[in-house]
Amino acid sequence: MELLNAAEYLAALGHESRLSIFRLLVQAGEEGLSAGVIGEQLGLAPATLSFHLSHLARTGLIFGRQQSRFIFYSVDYAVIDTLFAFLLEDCCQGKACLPKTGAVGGAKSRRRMVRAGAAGRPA
Amino acid sequence: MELLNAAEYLAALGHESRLSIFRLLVQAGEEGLSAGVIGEQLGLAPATLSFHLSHLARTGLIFGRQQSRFIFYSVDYAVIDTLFAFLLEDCCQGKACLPKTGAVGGAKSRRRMVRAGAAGRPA
DNA sequence: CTTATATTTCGATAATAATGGAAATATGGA
DNA sequence: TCCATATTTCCATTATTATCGAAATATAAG
Repeated sequence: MELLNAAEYLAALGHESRLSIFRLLVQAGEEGLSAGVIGEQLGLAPATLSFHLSHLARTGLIFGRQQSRFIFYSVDYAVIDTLFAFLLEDCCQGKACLPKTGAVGGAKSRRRMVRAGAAGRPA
Repeated sequence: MELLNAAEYLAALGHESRLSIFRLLVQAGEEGLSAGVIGEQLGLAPATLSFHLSHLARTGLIFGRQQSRFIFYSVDYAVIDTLFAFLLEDCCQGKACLPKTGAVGGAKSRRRMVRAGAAGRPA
């Protein structure tokens, strides 16, 4: 994954409506949801919804399949997986930085096992 | 994590320069990097760099600690961890959707074990 | 106290993104 | 064919974000 692709994915998700759409689709699974159902759930005007759906689809986070008069959108889980790995590539100098996700970014080197200084969070 | 917070984190990461900064800091670990070093690595004008650093810090993805004349920025790994979990909350209807990250979103219910239809990716 | 270095704030400008009404397109059913 | 439904495209408007020079602030060193 290239940096610019990753930034596009993140920017696509970094909007209230699109993130809501994405999460609905994550929960809907492979089957997906039709545009109409999504719009109904989120109360978005058709044009606005379509704008966000095509934004998400153009970047590659979701894809649609036509079925009769409806278009069912689903998330591409593989893209998310790759995105997560990219974000934490060579992370945390080999330490376990992510309790919930476990070993995520380990795709590459994990070099630079340097002793780190204090890093408490100030005001 | 609230939806709006998550959207802010993602929007913050959804910009070439900020994502570059974030990844530098991920790789730098707890010790972090000074603003100057970051700016040098990425070739950003001081004002631009500062704009992005405070954007990232304001949202909470990174934090700075002053040390002598320098300010060292580091990522807050816990926030990222929570963000990943939020993105995949109740994901994929119990299936293993994320090979690299393993069981990520499992914080909540994992209900709706519905049989899903085909979802091949069309043009 | 003066100078040098590190970083931020200010302010103006430029660029990009979001919104939604209205019209267009596509699909299926009567 | 004609109508209803689902979704998208077009277009204009509004809102938000990014950029960076110049000035301000902060910290340390001579």
